[in-house]
Amino acid sequence: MMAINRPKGTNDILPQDMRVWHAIEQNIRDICQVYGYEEIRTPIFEHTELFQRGVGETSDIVEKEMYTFHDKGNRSITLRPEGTASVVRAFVESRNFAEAQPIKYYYQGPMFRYARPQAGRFRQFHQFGVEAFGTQDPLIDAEVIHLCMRFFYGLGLKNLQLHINSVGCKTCRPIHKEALKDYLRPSYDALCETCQNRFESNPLRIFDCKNESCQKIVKNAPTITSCLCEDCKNHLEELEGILKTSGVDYVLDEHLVRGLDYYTKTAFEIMVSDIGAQSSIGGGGRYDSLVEEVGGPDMPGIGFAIGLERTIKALEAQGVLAWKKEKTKVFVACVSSLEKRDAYQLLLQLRGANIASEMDVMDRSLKAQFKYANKQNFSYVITVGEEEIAHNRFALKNMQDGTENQLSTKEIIDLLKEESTC
RNA sequence: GUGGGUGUAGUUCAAAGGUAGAGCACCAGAUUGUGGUUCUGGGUGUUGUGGGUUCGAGUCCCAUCAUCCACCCCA
Repeated sequence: MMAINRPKGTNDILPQDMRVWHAIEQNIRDICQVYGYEEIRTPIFEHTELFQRGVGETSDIVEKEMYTFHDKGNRSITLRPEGTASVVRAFVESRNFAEAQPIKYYYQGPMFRYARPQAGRFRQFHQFGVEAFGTQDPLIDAEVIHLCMRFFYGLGLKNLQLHINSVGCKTCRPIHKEALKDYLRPSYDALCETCQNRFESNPLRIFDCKNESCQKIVKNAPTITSCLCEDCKNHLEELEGILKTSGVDYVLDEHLVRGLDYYTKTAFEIMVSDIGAQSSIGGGGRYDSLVEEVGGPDMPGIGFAIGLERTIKALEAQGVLAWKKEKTKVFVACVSSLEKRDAYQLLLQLRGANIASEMDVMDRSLKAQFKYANKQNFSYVITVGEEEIAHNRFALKNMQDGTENQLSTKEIIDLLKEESTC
């Protein structure tokens, strides 16, 4: 029979990898609780229109990276390529915008984008993100950035680079767009093909282009930062002030432009080296008109998304594996198959007392059982033999220091219970 | 969507046209009922798949699939 393997760009998270994921998920819950963000879970597929409207028609995600299909009712459905649009939709649909503000959510789960996989890029990947609705106060921008950095530092990551910029708002963005186009127009022919297409639809993205000739042209172009309206300028300055007084290292990156169309004012991105060419590990920004575009009230919002696979890759590259410690577990070995039933009764009692325990099911020799227990990192081995059964006292061996004692079932349970709870 | 690299044992990798191998892992044993070290034994394989060249192909050629890396873009 031909073996079937996983679809391109997907990953199995195997039992041996699960520790890291659990640690990360726990870290997410802990931090979000401290910062007052509540979890929200939305479907992993939505009406295609949500992303077209929310993420934006001119973004690469919508243009060429969506997993879109028609269901049996002939509805156009898309596997979510990112989290914000869905969260905003749920926020609006549930009418939660009528609750006391600000309203702060976090989410975590798989996202889907159709692109060629490479180091740090997959077709199914996981993001952790937060969204805060209801206020334009730069303090909340700072809070979101703090939370984001705290997540990374909480895991033990180092060498992160935080880039910050403002991409303006409805008032100043069109002014900058015209100024930029005026500046670029004489050099239009020297732009690369994609940038020529961007010229009309989304000239801001030309700043992102890695093409040498485009970079040369754009080098002295008017940046959005230099064209900000009074409101946006103050907002950015205030945010910078808060970050400085709270000791957050950042770089003001006037060329930082985010790929999603909904961003306004604050945009930020976190980079880390050593995870391949895809050095962005998280990013986010403000989206003050997205809620309204999705059909809700005129309400500002800000959030970020972090790539969990990239986070794990960075953790591996930096050798951070602080959660290696295993919990106490016990192996019940029997001298011969004659004691199997008695051993199983003992196992039941241990498990009844919530002590993690297992026994041999491979009919292995006693020696082989010890070898196995050692290999699998069991902290204790209890030996069940003729003698033990007769006296109702079992040999409990500590696999760390090699000591062994004859104890009653009750003594064993009391001892192990204490150990497994600390 | 574009370009490049790589496919041999569970895994990491050898075999430069002539009988598919090694380390690690795994399994068993080294006289009484006890692990880690050591020693001995065991190869666990459709050389990704399908064609072609050749007396002979893991090796050369073509196709195909998978995977990795980079571009694009992003997390």
